[in-house]
Amino acid sequence: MDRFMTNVFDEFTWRGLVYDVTDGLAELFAKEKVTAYIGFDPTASSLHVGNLMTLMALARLQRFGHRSIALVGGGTGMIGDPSGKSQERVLLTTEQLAVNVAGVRDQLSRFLEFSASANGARLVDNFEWLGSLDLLSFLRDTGKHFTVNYMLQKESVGRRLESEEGISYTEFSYLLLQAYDFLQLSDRFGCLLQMGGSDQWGNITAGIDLIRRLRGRKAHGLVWPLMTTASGAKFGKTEAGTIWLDPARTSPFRFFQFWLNTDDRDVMTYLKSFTFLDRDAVAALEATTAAAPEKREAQRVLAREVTTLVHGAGQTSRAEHASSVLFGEDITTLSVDEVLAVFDDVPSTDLPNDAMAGEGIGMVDLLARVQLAPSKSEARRLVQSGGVYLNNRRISDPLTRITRDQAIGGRLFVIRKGQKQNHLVRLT
RNA sequence: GGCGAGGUAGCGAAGCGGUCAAACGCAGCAGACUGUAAAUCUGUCGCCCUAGCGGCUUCGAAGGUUCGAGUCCUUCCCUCGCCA
Repeated sequence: MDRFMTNVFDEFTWRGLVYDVTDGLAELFAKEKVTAYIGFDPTASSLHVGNLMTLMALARLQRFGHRSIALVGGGTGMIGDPSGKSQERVLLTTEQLAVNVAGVRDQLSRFLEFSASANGARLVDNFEWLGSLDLLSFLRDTGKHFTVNYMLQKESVGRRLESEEGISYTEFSYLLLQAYDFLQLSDRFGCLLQMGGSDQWGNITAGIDLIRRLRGRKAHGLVWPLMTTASGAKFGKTEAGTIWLDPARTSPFRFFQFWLNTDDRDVMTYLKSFTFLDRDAVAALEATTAAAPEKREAQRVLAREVTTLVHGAGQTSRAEHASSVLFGEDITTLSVDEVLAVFDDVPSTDLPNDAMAGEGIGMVDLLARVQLAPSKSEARRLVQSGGVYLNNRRISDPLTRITRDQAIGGRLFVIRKGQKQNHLVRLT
């Protein structure tokens, strides 16, 4: 494993995670164990795949023996970071914020190693010091060290100054709060490095400047490039919305599928960014992909690795099994129990037995009834365009009637809409 | 406050008295091709149903003219430019 042969900085560089970095960080890493932090915005009660890069960065540091601090922005979350935002944000209510902070804290503690070992990670909430910070002290002690000219030069602020809407004094102040966070972590834990996505560079350097002025210490920053997709879509979003880490929001199956569906052009980047696979493993997959892209071996490994990291090995093998069944085998050969297991994640509807009595139920009515289509009109359109499958067999005549004896084991139907949307119907 | 331009389906944008549920593009939803990829091509795309030369509700709002109005008139509301 090459972590014994190289250092974190080389590791980050190889993985393509160094977009911008302060001078001397590589030397610092070589010389001592560094304490580093990354902030998490509590904008929702769950983290999503967009935060994965950050989690991985902290974990990588830890693997190389450095110390990681995950900072939950319980205080800064009350203000809102203007970076990368073209519009003023609507403030979260304090109740919502509290819920989000709790949710994010909870997830962080599951993804990072917080044991009491020498380099166990630490989880802190900046509300701890920002909550009780009084305005006058802040303006005197921190504000005094920043000229407005300096703040106006920051890209996040500049872009908003150009815009019609402008920027509120509240968001304008965000920069100072994040700088203050860095100072606090530096004082409390000897933290000398802040990392983040490239949109954080301005905020990070503000902290570095503050620490230098106030403490005469040299702090560092490292940012990675913003994650992109080859097709131009926003990373971490699908038709169905954001891919969350919370299994209640995004099932392990859908999570697995998200990674499996990665574009060939993106997969190597993702492997480097979101897994711990070493150079040899990644190089091997690169060769495989070049030789036989249709096997999607790299995607498979990516999906397996990331899902295991987030949901564990058990969920991963279930998701993988479900995938192979759903996209391959003939489900009518499966037992009722197998079908139930595979479709565990899939939306389902219970229908009373007599719904299919006698003549049975029309395909169009069935689709509308289980809400796979919003109306009978839509259902009919779908069927006519060939997008509906019952137990893996296409139904293209809207007048088709479905009866109980077509059910798997006499009590299950799997309706598929398009290539990927499955729905389970249970007769009760 | 003055002058000018404009408000049409999720978005953008045609439309200039009947054949307008409204061209076209994007997004969406399906299909073909594939590798559960990309690109491309095809269909669909206001809403509903018993699917028919079917019904219903639309073109900023309200009134009016007309056999007939997205299209003409009046008033109002809103947006955007320029001037003050």
